[in-house]
Parts: sequence; structure tokens; C-alpha cells
Amino acid sequence: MTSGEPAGPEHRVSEGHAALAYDRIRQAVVEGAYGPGDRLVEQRISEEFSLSRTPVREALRRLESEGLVVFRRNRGAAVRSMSAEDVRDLYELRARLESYAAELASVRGSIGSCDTMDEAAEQFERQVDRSDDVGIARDDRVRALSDTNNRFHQTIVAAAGHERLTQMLAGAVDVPLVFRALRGFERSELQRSAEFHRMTAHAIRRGEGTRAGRLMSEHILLGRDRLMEDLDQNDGAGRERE
Amino acid sequence: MTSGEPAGPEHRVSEGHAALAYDRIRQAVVEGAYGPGDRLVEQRISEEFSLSRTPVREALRRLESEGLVVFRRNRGAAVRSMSAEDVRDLYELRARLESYAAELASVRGSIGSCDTMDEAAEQFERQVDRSDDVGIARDDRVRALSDTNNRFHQTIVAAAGHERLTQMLAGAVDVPLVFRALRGFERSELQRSAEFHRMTAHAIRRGEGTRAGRLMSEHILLGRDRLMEDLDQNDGAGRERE
DNA sequence: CGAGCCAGTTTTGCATACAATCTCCTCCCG
DNA sequence: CGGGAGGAGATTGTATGCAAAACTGGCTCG
Repeated sequence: MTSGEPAGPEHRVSEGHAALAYDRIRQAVVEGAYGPGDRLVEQRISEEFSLSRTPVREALRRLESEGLVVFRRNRGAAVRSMSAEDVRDLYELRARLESYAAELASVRGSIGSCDTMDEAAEQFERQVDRSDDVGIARDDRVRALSDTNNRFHQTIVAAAGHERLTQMLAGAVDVPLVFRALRGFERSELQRSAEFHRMTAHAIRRGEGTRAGRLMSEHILLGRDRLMEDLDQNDGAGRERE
Repeated sequence: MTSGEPAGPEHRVSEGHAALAYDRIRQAVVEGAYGPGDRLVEQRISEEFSLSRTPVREALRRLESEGLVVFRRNRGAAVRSMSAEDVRDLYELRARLESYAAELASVRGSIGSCDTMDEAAEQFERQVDRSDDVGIARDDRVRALSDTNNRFHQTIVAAAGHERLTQMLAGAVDVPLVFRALRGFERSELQRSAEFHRMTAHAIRRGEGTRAGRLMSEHILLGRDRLMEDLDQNDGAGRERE
């Protein structure tokens, strides 16, 4: 191992340095610490994390395969920037994939996964109800909401029991955008999302795959519509070069 | 560059060693030179291609993200082996994605892409008609058929103009299986495929997205059914361990 | 005779070194 | 004063070295 971890065996590297770099870069991109178009220079990142370039490079290529960053030959990685059309397309793709996942979960899901799903839906609802609390910083509330939302969706995807689909959804759910969308939601919109979560979960539990799929699709497309308004207002064209 | 290229500037490395390794490993996997479960040892492969391990490793991770190989921590890469259920699931996923692509192509496709599509469909048909020729080795015929088939499908995907979808289909179309499926097709089944190609192309050209999507889906699911019979007969359970 | 364990080998995962390419800035010439 | 050649610095792409982890085989001990 390198120097730099003086004492403390609690610094687990159990998943390897590449996975660690992946997690941290991903989080930075998701939360917007690196904005669209920003270059991700291997040397700088590796110094930032006290690693060599090798695992950083590996992490970047993995993020590329998930669509979060783009590579250009001899120019390295940069955070992907998307036009409004790209966002629209991506959300429709996601809607179809998660709709499929919901259908499968209706057929294959276990009781346990249904319980987890319900639990996440209820927690989401509680967090929405408490969304007026001034005790917590807005960003922290959004982050908690985002985590719970992800947990709900991921539970369904896992219940579908389709490895390839799971892998693809990791690349189709543009987490930076979901984060941003949740941030811009009004309370009533959050409540509507919670409603869709409940309805979808209910359909899945009853094994009504087609309805579950349609609800999920509609849920995601509603989110898309709201996000598109946001993008139109704030970014104008939403196009960033380089 | 390394030694080993004494004379001749024609040895273009224009795309980089990693891309070269990617192409060659991929081809080996697709055509079955490496079978499911075979380990892909970095050292051996790099010697085989006269490269260092670095680009080979990068190529392997890329193939992993496309689902052709699997990695296990500290155990490296192996060709992915799939159960019959996995194959069934994968084909349904592909059917949905390509169905979406066909819908989009109906709306967004240019005249030029329609022409390319028709041309590929016609070539496929001609190759099917000539599939009795004894002048050509069976494997070469299948390879040509596979190439043309890929060209048809990829033209539609390209016409959809959805970058992310394109990327995903690269990982959802399990080329080894498609190759194998075509290999097992009877002449009548090939003719039916050609028929579906024509019908789908027609629907796309007329802008009837829903029909195009359904035809594409049915086309792919028919291929799946045929392949599943094959797998059931030849592999028994189709499960291979380590 | 079988289970467990220890050493040797293989292979991965990470670090580092080096060469090729790109970028950008300067400087010279028209 | 503008534009292009060229060189310095920055950054990627590839090669290689090394330590840790996993597999293999044989040995001991029950």
C-alpha cells in the first residue's frame, strides 16, 4: 500500500481503489461539483484522492460507459453536457426501461421486495410532508429525498431480477438530472410523485404488470416534463460547448 | 512506439492499441473462439497481440460494460456464460429497445437512411436466396448473412438518432447469440426474417412508428423462440460453471 | 483414507516511467 | 497589425515493475 494512511485499520479498501475513485468522481458529478463540460484531468483527480492515475483512468472509462462522461481521443474525459433534446430522449428511454422493470417486478418480485418498496414509498412521503422543516438545509433535504427516491426505484429494478436491465438503468438514469429535478419540484409535485410511487407499488404487489408499467412510465414522463420547463427557463438553449 | 515494426509506415495505429485489442477480443468472443466461461488472462492476450497489458485490460473492461465478459475481483475476466433464462430476458430487452429505435426512426429517419435500410434488406434477401450455393463454405455464408443483418438493424438504430439508445443496444445485442441463431436457421426461417425486414422497413419509410415497432419486436422475439429451441436441444440446461 | 494447511506459482491491481499528441503562447515575417 | 511557424508545457496513451490476492499441489496430521 502507499504511505498516507498512517494509522487506523478502519480505512477499508475492500472494494479496491478503482471502485473508490469511481464512487467519488460519480458523486462529484452527480451533485454538480463538476459541471457539464468540465474536463476531468487524470493527474489532478489522482492527486486529489492520493491515488495513481491507473485506477482513476479505469473509473473514468467506467463512467464513460455509463454515459456520465465523454472521452475524446488524446483529450481525455469531460463531464457530459446534454442538449434539451438529449434530456428528453434520455427520459423517454428511462421510462421504457423502468416500465419494463415494473412489469417484471410484478411477476417475479418477492414479498420481501414489495415490503422494501412500500417502505421506501412511505419514507418518501414522510420526507415530503416534512419538507417545510426549516431545521434542515434545503440541500440536505433534497439529498435525502433523492436517496429515498433512488431506493424506491432501485428496489423495483432489483425485484425485476434482470441483470442486464439493471446494468442499463445504471446508465439511463442520469442522476445529476434527477437530483436537479427534485430540487426544483414544488411541494405539490412531490406529493404527486409520492402518489405515483404508492400506486405503482400497489400494482406491483397485486401482480398487475401492465398497469405497473404504465404508471411507472407516466411517473417518469411527468418528471421529465417538469424538468424540461426548468431547463428551458434557466439555461436558455441548454447547450454548452467544449 | 515499441520496436517490432521495423519498416512500413502503413501500420496505422490511428485508433490506438486499446481499440485494436477491443476489436480483436470482441471478434474472438463473437465467433466463439473463446467459449462461455473461458478465462481471458491479460498476460496471454497481450502477448498474443504483442501489446502490453494496459490496453488489453482497458479493452476487457469495455467488453465488461457491454456485457460480453464478466470480471470477478482479483480473478480477472472471463467470457460471460448465460443460462437459458438470461437469454430469454436479454432478447426481450433487445426487442423493446429496438422496437423503440424503429419507432424513432419512423419519425426522424432521413430518406437516405431509408434507402440504406432497404438496400440492406434486399441484400439479405439475395443472400438467403443464394444460401444453397455450395461454392461458399457454410461459415462464410453465415458470416456474410450476419454482417448484412447487423447492417440492417444498425441502420435503423442510427436513423433513430438517439445516442444513448445506440450505446445500449451495443450491449443488449449479444452478437455471439445472433451469430449462433443465424447459423441454426432453416431456409424458411431466413425467408421469414427477410419478410419482416421488408415489412419493418416499409412501415418506417411510411412513418408508421407504432407498426414498425411492433414488427421489429415480433421479428426479434421470433428469433428468440427459434434460438431457445436450439439451446434446449444442444446444451441441455445451458448452464456452465466456471 | 480424508481434511486441513502451508509453500510455490499464477494472475490481478496499482504505481510509476516514458513517449506521443495536443494546446497554447510567443515571436517572426509579410 | 495580422497570421502562421514553432516550441514549451500540459495531458493522454502505453509499457513495465512490484506487491497482494487467489489458485495449485503436495504434505502432515487426525
